[in-house]
Amino acid sequence: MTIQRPRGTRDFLPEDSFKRGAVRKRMQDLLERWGYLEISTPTFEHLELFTIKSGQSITEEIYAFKDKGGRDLALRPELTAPVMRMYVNELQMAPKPLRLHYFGNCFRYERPQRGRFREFWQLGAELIGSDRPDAEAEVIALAQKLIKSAGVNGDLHLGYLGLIRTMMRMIPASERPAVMKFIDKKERALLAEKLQEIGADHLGLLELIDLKGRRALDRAMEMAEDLSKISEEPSKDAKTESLEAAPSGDSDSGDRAARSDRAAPFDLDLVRFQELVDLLDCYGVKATVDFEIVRGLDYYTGTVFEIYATGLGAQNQICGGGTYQLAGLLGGQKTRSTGFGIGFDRIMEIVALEEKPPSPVAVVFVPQVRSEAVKAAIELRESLPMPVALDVMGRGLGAQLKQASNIGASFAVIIGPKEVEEGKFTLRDMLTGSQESLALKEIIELLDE
RNA sequence: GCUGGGGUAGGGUAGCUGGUCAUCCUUUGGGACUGUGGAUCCCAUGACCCGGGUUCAAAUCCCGGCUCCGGCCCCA
Repeated sequence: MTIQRPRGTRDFLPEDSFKRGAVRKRMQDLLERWGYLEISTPTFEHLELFTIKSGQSITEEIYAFKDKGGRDLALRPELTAPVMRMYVNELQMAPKPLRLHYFGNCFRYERPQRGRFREFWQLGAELIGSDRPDAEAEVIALAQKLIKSAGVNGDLHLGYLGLIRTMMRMIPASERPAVMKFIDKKERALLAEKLQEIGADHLGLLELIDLKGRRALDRAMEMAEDLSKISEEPSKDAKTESLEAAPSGDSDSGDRAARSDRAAPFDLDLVRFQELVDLLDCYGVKATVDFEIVRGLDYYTGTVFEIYATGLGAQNQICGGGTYQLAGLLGGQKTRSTGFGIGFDRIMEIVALEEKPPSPVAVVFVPQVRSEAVKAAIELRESLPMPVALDVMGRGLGAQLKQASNIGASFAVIIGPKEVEEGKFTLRDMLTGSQESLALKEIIELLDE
C-alpha cells in the first residue's frame, strides 16, 4: 500500500492547478483594480485568536496542537481573524480606509462532503475603518463582481441585524437562544408557538423574517418605528438593555454592551440600510433584501450578506460577509470594518473556464548537436511566452517528434548538423507538417505573435 | 457525530451465485523505424484498500478499520 493523502485534502494535477491559477488571477486582478492590496498571514496562529473571535466551542473543529515549546497553536480555520490581528498589530496607524485582500488555505476538522474539505481556500477582502453605507456598498458590489468575473452566477441576499437584535432584546434573555435556533432552522411553526408562549408575538419577528425583496424595506421601516415606541414604554428587564443598544450614528455607541457580553454594538438605523440598498442599485448590483440572514456571530454590527450559487448541492453558499467590530475584541482600538470571504473551492466546482495553457514548442535534435540545441532552447525560452521543451530521454528524432505531438506542441524546431552548418534551423508546423528553414531570430519573431 | 452507496494496474473496467497463470481498453517505457510525429504491430511495467474470520480453497462470503462519493448535523 502506498501512502495516501490525508482525509479531506486534495491533490491538484497540472490541469486543475492551471484552472485554479487562472481563476485566482482573474479575481485578484479585479481586486487590485478596486484598490484592494494583497496581504498574507501565517498558516498557523495562536489558538486564542480564534477562540476569542468565535468562542471555545470551535476548538472542536480546529486543527489545534501544542508546539515543542508548549504553545497552543492552530492551523487557521479562516482568514478574517488573522487579517484583523495583523491590522491590530501593525496597521492601526495606517491611513483609513484600508482596503486589503487575501487568498490562502484554511483548515477545519470536519466531515468532508461536496464543497467541503479539511483544507480549503478562501479569497476575501476587508475594508477597514468605515461602516458607512458607501463602504458597505463598495464591498458588497465587489464581492458580486468577483463571483461574476469567474463566470459564476450568484444570488445575493442582503440582511440587516438591527431590527432582529432589537426585537431579541425585548424578549427574556433565557428564551433568546431557543428563538434564534428556530429562526436559523427555519422552523416557522415552532417559532410561532414559542413566541406566543413567551408573549412576544406582538414584536413582528415572524413577519420580519419572512420579508423578502424590495418591499421588505418599506415594511421594515414601519416595524422599526413601532419598535422604537414599544421600547420607550417603561417595562421589565428589556428596558435597560434596549437603552444600551440605542440607535445612533456614532459607531462607538453600545460599546459597554459589547464589553459586557461580547456582542458588538449595532444600530437600529434603517435609513442607512436604505441608503445602502440605493447605492447598490447604482453599482448595478441586484440584491434581495432578506432579514432572515443572521450569520450566527455576534460581532456583526448590522449589515450582513450571503451569496448563493446553484449547482452545488447542499453547500451552496459561496460568499458571506458583513460589517463587524472585531479589532476591539482583539485588543485594538474599536474600528468597524466590512468584509467578506469567498469559498474558492466552491467557485471552482461550478466555474466555466475556456482558457487553456499555451501550447509548447519542442526543440528536436540529434545527439551530435546537443549543445547547440540546448543553447537554442535557452534563447527561445528567454524570448517566447510559451513553454519550450527539450528532449532529456535520449530519444531518436522520430520519437522526439512523436513526443512533441503527444504534449500538444504546435511547432517543433529541428536541429541537426546540416542546420548548424547553415546557421538556420528547421521550423516544423506540427499541424500541417510543413517546414521552412529559418534563422533562430526569424523563428522567434514568427512564434511570438 | 449520524446515515446511504462504493473501493480490482496511473485512468476506465470484467470477474464478485467462492476453485485454471485475474479480463479488456487506455496510459507509461522499449522496439519494428539508426535525420522527420500523429497509424499499425510486438514486448515490458503495472492492481484485487487494510486487518481479522469462515473454508481444503477468498478479489468473491462475514466482521472491524481506513477512505471516496452523496445526504443529515454543523458551518467562524
